[in-house]
Amino acid sequence: MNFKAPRGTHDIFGINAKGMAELERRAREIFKKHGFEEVGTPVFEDAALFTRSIGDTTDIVEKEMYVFEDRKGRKLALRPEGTASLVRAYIEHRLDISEPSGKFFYCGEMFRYERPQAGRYRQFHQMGVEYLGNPSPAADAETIIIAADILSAAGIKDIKVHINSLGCEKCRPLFRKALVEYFSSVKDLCGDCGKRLEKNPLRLLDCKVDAHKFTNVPKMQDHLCEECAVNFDEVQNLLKSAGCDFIVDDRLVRGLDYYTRTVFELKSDLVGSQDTLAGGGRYDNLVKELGGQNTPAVGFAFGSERVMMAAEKAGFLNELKEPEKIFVAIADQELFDKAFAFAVKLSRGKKDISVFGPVNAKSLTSQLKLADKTGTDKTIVFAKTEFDNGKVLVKDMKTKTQEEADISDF
RNA sequence: GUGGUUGUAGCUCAACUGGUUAGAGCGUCGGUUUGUGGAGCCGAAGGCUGCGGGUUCAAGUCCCGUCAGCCACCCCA
Repeated sequence: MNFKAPRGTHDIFGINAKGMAELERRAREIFKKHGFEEVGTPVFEDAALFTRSIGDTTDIVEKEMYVFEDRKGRKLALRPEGTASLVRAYIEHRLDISEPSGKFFYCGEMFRYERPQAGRYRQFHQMGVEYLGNPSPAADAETIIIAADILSAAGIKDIKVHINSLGCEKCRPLFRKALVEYFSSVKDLCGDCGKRLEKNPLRLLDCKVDAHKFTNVPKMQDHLCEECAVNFDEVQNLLKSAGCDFIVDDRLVRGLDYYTRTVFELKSDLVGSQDTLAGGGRYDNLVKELGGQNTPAVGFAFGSERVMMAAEKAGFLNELKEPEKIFVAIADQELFDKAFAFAVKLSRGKKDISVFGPVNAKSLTSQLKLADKTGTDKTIVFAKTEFDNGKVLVKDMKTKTQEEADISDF
């Protein structure tokens, strides 16, 4: 008991591992139904990739990244999110040419040095999509709908979809200026807000300490330029027409600098304070910022552990289907080889089956006990008398009934 | 990074105001006669009480530190 998993990490096994696998399976299915292709990227990247994309004054970059130097002095970072890597790969391999759909998804572990708490870990998993090259509000709407569908597929009801528009490079600075002017006039801002005022005034909208002091706060909606306003309306219309409920939340901002226009979060009250299960938005300038063509894009990611927390409360783990479990037992030790060959053949054959055994055990009793404890559906017993006639005993563990069957039938 | 709270067996928890060899349930293992499982009965193993220091005749219990879990802030998925 000397070693423990490092702070904020955890081992996953048993029912939880099955649940995660099933969640990933369902998410992949939905991604593919919308025409997204899977892309795998490295767990670590040039650290500068993240500082440039996420923003060098964001919390993620300033204090949450695992940065290290390798033996040749390269400055690397464990990825804190997936978008930057995917965009890098997109540019590096000219995926705009070889994968013209521009639809990609990824799945993997992310790392952030934070104080662990419910729904927040130092190593966690995200799955997400990036839809590159499509400036249409339809891409925004489709992305949001996919996110909602996945949470729904995990059995989570009552998801609240919050959306907002952060405007573009033309109108956002004006809004920002209006905010700074407004907040500068508010007295006794809390310490955090003082910092936010300089770094990211948008964040003040979200302050829980000072919120009551803010009245008639400037709204982004009132500062959107014509194009952004039309765009945001269209996103809403498309969501409505697709039957996706949402809330326009003018206090919704995001912690990564690359977002433009539409941003969104999907929240659930089934979990604790870390209630954002999925989040994303449009990032029309990022590809160019990282050295690619001018490419509009939109994407989102969900945190697998968070989604699992909510899904578990919704009964997701209770509905998992297991393959039929077969246990191969021997009543006579001399039949071990025959039983072994039989078990191998069984597992190579019929699909959706889980074969266990044979096992070197003293008694048939102990084998049956083991079969029982491992949740076996059927135990196939190799016994000399029957085996000599080409038969085995098939025992249904649930009904406690047993019958003979020809070995050749399997 | 800040605050609160908790660390005793694989799990869930006991141990009065500090006081003998730290207990129970569940689980595990073995047995209950050798070719038939979930119950019952009998028995066994399993703990440097997170770690380190201090106070005391005596520390699981009090104090300090540290590490870790949980919860919240912050931030985000």
